[in-house]
Amino acid sequence: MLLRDFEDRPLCYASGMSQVPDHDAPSVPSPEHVAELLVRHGYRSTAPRRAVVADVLARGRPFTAEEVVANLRQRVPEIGRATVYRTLELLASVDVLSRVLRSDGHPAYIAGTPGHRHHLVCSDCGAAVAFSACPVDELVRDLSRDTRFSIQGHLLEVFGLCPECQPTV
Amino acid sequence: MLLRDFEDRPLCYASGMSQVPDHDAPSVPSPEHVAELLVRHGYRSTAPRRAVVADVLARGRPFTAEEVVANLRQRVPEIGRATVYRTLELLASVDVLSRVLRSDGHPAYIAGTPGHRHHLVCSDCGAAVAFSACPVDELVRDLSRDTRFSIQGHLLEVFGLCPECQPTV
DNA sequence: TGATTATTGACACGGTGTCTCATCAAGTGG
DNA sequence: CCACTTGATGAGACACCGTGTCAATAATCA
Repeated sequence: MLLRDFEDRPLCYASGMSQVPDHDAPSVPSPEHVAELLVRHGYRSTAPRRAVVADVLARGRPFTAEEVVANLRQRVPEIGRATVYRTLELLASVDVLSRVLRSDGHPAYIAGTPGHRHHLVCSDCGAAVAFSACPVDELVRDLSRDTRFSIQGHLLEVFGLCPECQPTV
Repeated sequence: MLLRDFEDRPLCYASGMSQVPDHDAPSVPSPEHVAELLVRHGYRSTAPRRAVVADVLARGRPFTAEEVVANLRQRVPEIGRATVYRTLELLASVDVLSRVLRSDGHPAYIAGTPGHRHHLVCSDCGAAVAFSACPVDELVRDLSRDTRFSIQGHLLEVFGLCPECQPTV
């Protein structure tokens, strides 16, 4: 696959921030919008890709590539595993998905959080809340000054238990 | 293996912070100190473990378990892969190592940064600088209040190019 | 020294992601 | 509308990673 304008970038790029947590309702784009987005980036809109997009946009919490494969195989048995992996990577490259890490360290994707976002993920049920307040910028300035590193990006995930999963006292 | 006082904790726990970046020189303990530490925790001091400890303490940058296996096999061919993995996990549990993530998302270990630390890792050569300034605490308070999540921990890594790896202008 | 038991090493296993390659089909221009 | 070009697909093999099992071994202690 050719991934245009996308090469080995770190998991997250610091590209802007807002000062207050905003816990946005995930702004999930429509399947048609995603299809058009792909075409605009020079990719083709194919049946397998549309199937992956449809599956993925319906999800409100982090999911793994294998989960998508398993779920998709039930309706589209002939779809290839590699295709799903490639499409997910593709969707991440155009900001329809973002990569997150579960608290067990396993990589996953989540839909509908374009831009610079981090996630608060429930380590029990997997429910996720996106937030764009990123407290790292000032730290990055200090580090950059003190270490002479040229900072490229950062990775921040917060883990906890959502209200539903907390043990009732 | 029995891992005492260590069960499935997230990659990083927020357990304290200092306000200023301190870029500590890594305080690498001696092999003897680590051996004693293990005994104090109720583990046995064995030849394979000492070999892993010796190998690991000599490293100044993040390394993967497989790297340790490969390197160790040259001098101690009979050492088992599982033993290395178990020993690394063990050393992380007693805070001799900490887990970090490379910018490609691959998990690794780094020696000599006990306590609550994060790392600035060069995405080219892998050189790492530890820092204990953790700007996440305030964010965690806000998130906790606004989302009613009970926050358990967080993961923060910063990536960049170290001075040696930056393209000379 | 002998008993106890943690630890080891070999191996197999499952999961994950990548790669290859022949085939297919989306988009293009004629 | 058709043929062509080339990106995309799917099947399968493959490598890698981390874990689990289990009999054999060795560290500790009485």
